[in-house]
Amino acid sequence: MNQSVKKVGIREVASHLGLSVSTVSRALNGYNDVNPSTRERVEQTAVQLGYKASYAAANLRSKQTRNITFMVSKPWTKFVDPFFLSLLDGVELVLRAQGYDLQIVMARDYEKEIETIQDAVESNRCDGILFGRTRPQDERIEFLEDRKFPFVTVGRTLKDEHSWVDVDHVDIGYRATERLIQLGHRHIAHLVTPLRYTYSHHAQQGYRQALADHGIPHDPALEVECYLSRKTGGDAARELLSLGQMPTALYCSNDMIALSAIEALRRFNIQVGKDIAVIGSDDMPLAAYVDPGLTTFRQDLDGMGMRMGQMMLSMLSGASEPQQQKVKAELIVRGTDMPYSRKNGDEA
Amino acid sequence: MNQSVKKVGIREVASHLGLSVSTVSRALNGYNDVNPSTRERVEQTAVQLGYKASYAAANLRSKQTRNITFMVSKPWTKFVDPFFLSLLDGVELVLRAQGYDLQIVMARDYEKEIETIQDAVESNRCDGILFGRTRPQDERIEFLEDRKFPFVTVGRTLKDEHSWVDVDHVDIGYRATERLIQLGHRHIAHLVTPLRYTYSHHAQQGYRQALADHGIPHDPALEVECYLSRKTGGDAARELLSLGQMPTALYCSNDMIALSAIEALRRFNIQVGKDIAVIGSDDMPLAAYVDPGLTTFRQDLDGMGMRMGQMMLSMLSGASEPQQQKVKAELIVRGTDMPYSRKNGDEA
DNA sequence: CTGAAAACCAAAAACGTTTTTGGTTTCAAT
DNA sequence: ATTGAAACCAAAAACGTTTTTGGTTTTCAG
Repeated sequence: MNQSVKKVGIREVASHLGLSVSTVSRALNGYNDVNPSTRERVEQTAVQLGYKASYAAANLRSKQTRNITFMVSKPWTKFVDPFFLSLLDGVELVLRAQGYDLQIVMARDYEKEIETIQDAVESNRCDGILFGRTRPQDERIEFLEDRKFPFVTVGRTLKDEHSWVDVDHVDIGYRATERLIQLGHRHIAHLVTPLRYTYSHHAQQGYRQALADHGIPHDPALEVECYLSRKTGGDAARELLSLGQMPTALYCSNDMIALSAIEALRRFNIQVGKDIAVIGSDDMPLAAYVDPGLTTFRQDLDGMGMRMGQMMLSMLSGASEPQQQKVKAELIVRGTDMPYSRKNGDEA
Repeated sequence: MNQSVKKVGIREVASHLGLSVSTVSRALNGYNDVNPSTRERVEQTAVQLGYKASYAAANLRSKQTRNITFMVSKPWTKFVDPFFLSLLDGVELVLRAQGYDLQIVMARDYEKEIETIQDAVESNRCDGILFGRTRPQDERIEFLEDRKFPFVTVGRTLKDEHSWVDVDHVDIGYRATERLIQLGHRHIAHLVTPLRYTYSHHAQQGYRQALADHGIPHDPALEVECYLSRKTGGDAARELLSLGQMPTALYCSNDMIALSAIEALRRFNIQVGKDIAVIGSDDMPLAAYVDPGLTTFRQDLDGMGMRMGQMMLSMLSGASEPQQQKVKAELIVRGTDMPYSRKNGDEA
């Protein structure tokens, strides 16, 4: 089946055709100073002989890996973050079409994130880097900008001079809060994702703006920062419960927090969708399955992934201007939000 | 901050110390014929100068990448298969501890699977390959065995002469079916995963054996092959519904199929857990959240991943004997299975 | 027919390591 | 003291490509 146990190199292809090594290389790599018929013959012979260029050798000489690394963070849930995984599909599609490979690496914790990126850059393992979980001040971005290494993030930083795609969390926060206001709620809590991430601040900003625009004073006690490890949505809900006046509605900047809060409230015999309204933010798969279904926002992750891939590609082909794209999410109304009724406020 | 814009190579480290390049290399790579104090100085200077070996150069010369590739399939659900992703955690932990990187690549479809593997092997991109979704006759395994390239699979083939880890699906099938029998059921359907995968046959084998052991004749009409794209568990349930005698219990060799069947049955006003019993097989996250919760089997994915990593490591260090490990799953009783009552059989 | 540009191609250098080869020093045993 | 082994180290080869350099042929306008 495989006629040669020995590895066939570019030399073999060249000598088999009576050509020089350099001509074979140029033919294979699409240079234009090679006769089309020659190129044809070379390509044919290459597949016939089963020649594949050595990745390492090509990389060493050309300093091109044709490889893009996506660093997924692995916090919170047991394994890799489903949110980022969903992006991958679009990214891979776009990259692959231009002959780039997508490689995924996991970072176990914060420490590893910067380390992983440094390592990838410094040992020349890829031509570009993709990652998320951006912070207002992000060490990783500083590092990459310093090295002039191509990267695209999902999420922004305080000074936004690099390429990114991002969901418009200000918009989500605003619309979620406004919707609850329009449903008659006045005591609306915000269970917010960790504030070290930029997008949490955006959500907060949208929430506060909506309150202000509707003349509702902002009560700091109603804004609770949640994690998924230490203080979960459930803990936050219990904390709110102990407040003098329990809020009648919850806006959560993350579905996992919403779900966890819902579960906790149920323990206290508070019926979500009846006694209290809840709106989430990122339509995770579970959101549709729970009963009642979680009202939340759907984000076009696939499209974002594709856009991310395109940005990377254009950077790689020399574009110098950073590209940025903010995408709006779509409200998915299910069963956890409902109009305010007198009864709610009196409860608890 | 970074004192040198120029890349610092092993040469610089050597000359900075007044040593030869080869000594620096050997010191850094842990050879034992270098004075401990020299090694110390070398390591110190290396980090001080910010030296990182070029991945490509090292790889080219040593033919070692210190890189393991895990190929995840991307079928069924919108994005990468959560089952495989769960394994990754354990794999990465073990590999990383020995200085290996884990790289993940996606294969969009069957065609891409073999292609991806060939490419990874032939262009020397990794030292070993990990993958799942094995079939009774598996082209990928033949290819890898032919090339004597290290690999570990999750799942078996017909001739089992390579290293693998696998959940004992025969056992799951047997126990699920026996449990339903002991609950009094006699008409037990099997909604089976695609038969092109080996594990589906194992599930089938367990199911049939349990029936036989309890003197229940096997009715081929009760065994329906399901996909998640074309014929889902929902379709299968509808098909069974049209049968003369509707089964009173469903054993599904995959939770997704079970969930889809449950949803379809609900549409027909058949109460799962009351009118019909359902048991799944792999405790996906959703299984605990639906109402009633799905009775299913929990698999120690983390442990399997670690075992997989260990096998790969031992192959890489020269072990020739294939290693194989079959792990039992744990029954998780929730709400979808219940005793047979006269009423069921008469319904529908 | 001539000369210059364009097209084509071969030889050799270069990429940055690791591995091989072989030589020198150190040290313990004779 | 002498010797052989072990420890240590330097120089150079090797890995398999791509890129550079420069030379030869072809083409085409004048």
